[in-house]
Amino acid sequence: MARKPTKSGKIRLTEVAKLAGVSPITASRFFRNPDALSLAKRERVDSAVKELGYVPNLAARALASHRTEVIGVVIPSLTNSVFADVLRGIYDSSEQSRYSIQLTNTRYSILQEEKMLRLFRAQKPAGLIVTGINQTAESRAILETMDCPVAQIMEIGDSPVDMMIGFSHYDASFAAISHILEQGRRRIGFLGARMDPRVQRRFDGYRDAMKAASLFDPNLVVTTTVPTTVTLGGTLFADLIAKTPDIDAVFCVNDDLALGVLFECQRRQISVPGEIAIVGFNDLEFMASAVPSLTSVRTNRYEMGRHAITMVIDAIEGRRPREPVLDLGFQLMIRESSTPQTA
Amino acid sequence: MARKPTKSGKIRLTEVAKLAGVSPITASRFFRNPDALSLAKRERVDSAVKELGYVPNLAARALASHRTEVIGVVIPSLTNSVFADVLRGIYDSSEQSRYSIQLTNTRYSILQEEKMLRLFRAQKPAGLIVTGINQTAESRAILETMDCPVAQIMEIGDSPVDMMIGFSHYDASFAAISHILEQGRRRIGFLGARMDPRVQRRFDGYRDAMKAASLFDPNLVVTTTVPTTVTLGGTLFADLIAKTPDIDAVFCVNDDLALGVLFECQRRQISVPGEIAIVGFNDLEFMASAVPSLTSVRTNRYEMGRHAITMVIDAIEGRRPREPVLDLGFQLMIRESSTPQTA
DNA sequence: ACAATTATTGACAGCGCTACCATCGCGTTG
DNA sequence: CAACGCGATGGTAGCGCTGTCAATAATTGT
Repeated sequence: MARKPTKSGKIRLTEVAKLAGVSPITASRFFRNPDALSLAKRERVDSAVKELGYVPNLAARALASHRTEVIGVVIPSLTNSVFADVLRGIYDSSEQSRYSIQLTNTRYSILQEEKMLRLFRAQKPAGLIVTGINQTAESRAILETMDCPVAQIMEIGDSPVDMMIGFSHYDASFAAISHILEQGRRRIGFLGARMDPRVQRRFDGYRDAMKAASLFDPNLVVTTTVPTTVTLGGTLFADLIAKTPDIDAVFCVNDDLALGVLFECQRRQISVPGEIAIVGFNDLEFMASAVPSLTSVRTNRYEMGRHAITMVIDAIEGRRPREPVLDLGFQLMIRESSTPQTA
Repeated sequence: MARKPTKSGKIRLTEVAKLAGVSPITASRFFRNPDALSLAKRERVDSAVKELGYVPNLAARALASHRTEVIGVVIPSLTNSVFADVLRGIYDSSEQSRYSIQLTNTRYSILQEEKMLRLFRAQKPAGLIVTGINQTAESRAILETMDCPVAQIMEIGDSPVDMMIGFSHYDASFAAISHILEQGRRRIGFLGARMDPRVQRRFDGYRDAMKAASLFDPNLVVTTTVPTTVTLGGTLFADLIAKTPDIDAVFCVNDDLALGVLFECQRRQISVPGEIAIVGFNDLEFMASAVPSLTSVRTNRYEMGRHAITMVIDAIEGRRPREPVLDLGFQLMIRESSTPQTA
């Protein structure tokens, strides 16, 4: 297919340049660094772009510049609504930028994560957002040699690869347990599912808070590696009271479990909070409308996504944050399920 | 930067070809059409690729071939867990393929959808998955001129752009109402939020089922364009009983609303199903564990995602489906909330 | 007023890959 | 035995854009 210099119909940068009466390279600069153009040319190119409806060819741009405008996002789960909120934050803020999001999920497998990171490295993303701080040594090495800004989200810890946006699951959990203890409860059960690293740290917070009050007892703990569901909450709770009938509170590592516990209590006609207090984690929307309303730890997931993508984009464009670690904190949302009955 | 023919460290297809003792073009064919190679060369190239750890440059490939290996996915919401399930199906099946997913959400704005489609068209995706069948005329035109396979998902209807994978919201809703009517309920309320096209069709099913029984009454209907939440379910229900105190059942366009109604009933000590039956839509996981367990319409969301991506990939590779419209149906999950009390 | 400096602009070459067509070798046929 | 067909392979020439650096125009200091 011998191609004429101007294949009719095809709008390339050359066509734009021709119409604007500038060289192609000047037209190119219009997109990459408009400030370098004189006002006159900038306007001429601008109107030429609009008149021709020019759309840049991203593949050609990537090939020539050795850069892409893709920001990779690695999350463990698409089902967990916690990540849905984070993603919403990421997408909302990325849409007004030139960058596009490449999303992958690892299904909580660190090997899958490693594979994904390797894939990303080969494609030279402009930036990367990964979940958590517990990468394998190999994954960590990949992240460190990836010459682009990297944000670790969902939690904070020592030695960030680059930037870190999250909160302390340990502190949040510790605070929740402290609250329950303040209510005079002593036999506080722990219900955990999935038991990924962040859930582990919530357990650590629980354990230490209980130990500090000299109330820790392994019989209060029921966990499983099975993924979380509401139904599972009921099942784990059944296991717990079978093992330890004298509990007076239950701390659940997430709200789905907490809802399942509430339902199971209703089924067994156990009064909440009369006999048993329930506290969840994440503060999903339904927690406030449950009957009784359920206490939870609010985490700022949408903001986490927003901040992560914003910081990554800023870093890509040379505006490195003064402080690479951003702690978004948490709020204990105290509701009926963990306080004295008002009625 | 005068570049030596073999810039050390950089593994290009040329390097692979050299090691394998073939021409670059033959190495290229190894990826695109391995069957065209003799067995001997195929093996030589294969081992060279592995030895060098060659990773293809996708930008160069896209530029030279005028094709990409990106499948665009356009959904209205990231928060709605219905789409989370669909996406999981899409991602799960795309991972073993060569294609990568480019996800965008429109936040239920048809203008945003139009914008996204325009963007996709410019980038020549290998395939496209869009939500629903109610595109604007402009969007529809874009889809029709996009020379790649297109799948419309979530519902089915007449005149597919190309392929269609979903189910009839109208039928599902009609079936749910028929079930409630069979239980002897007569004053069935309708609670709707968001009121996107698919919810509209659920309303149509409700209305027609009620009219067929000569029981339709506008006072039974409460809707809002506000996005769905559990809390909203309670609010809408409160509006409904204020307006129409004699209702004996509530049909909710989704499960979050249904859960909110259940909570509100508990709060007001209205017996479910004794005084009021509740039926939801989607059959999210928690519906089965609620107390009482909640009747819902199960939709095959994960399968919808899987089928959509599989059909699109097949179509890209020339294996067009015999039947472009796939109805995945629904199942009415009848539970305590809409049946006579057993106790 | 003239050199020195800075803001704009352009020419050239090439990013890594693949489409197209030519070529080669082999078995088959009249 | 020449001609033919076909599968396997290679050569050439870009895909549309941008990095580098040189060239030019505008601005400033002494």
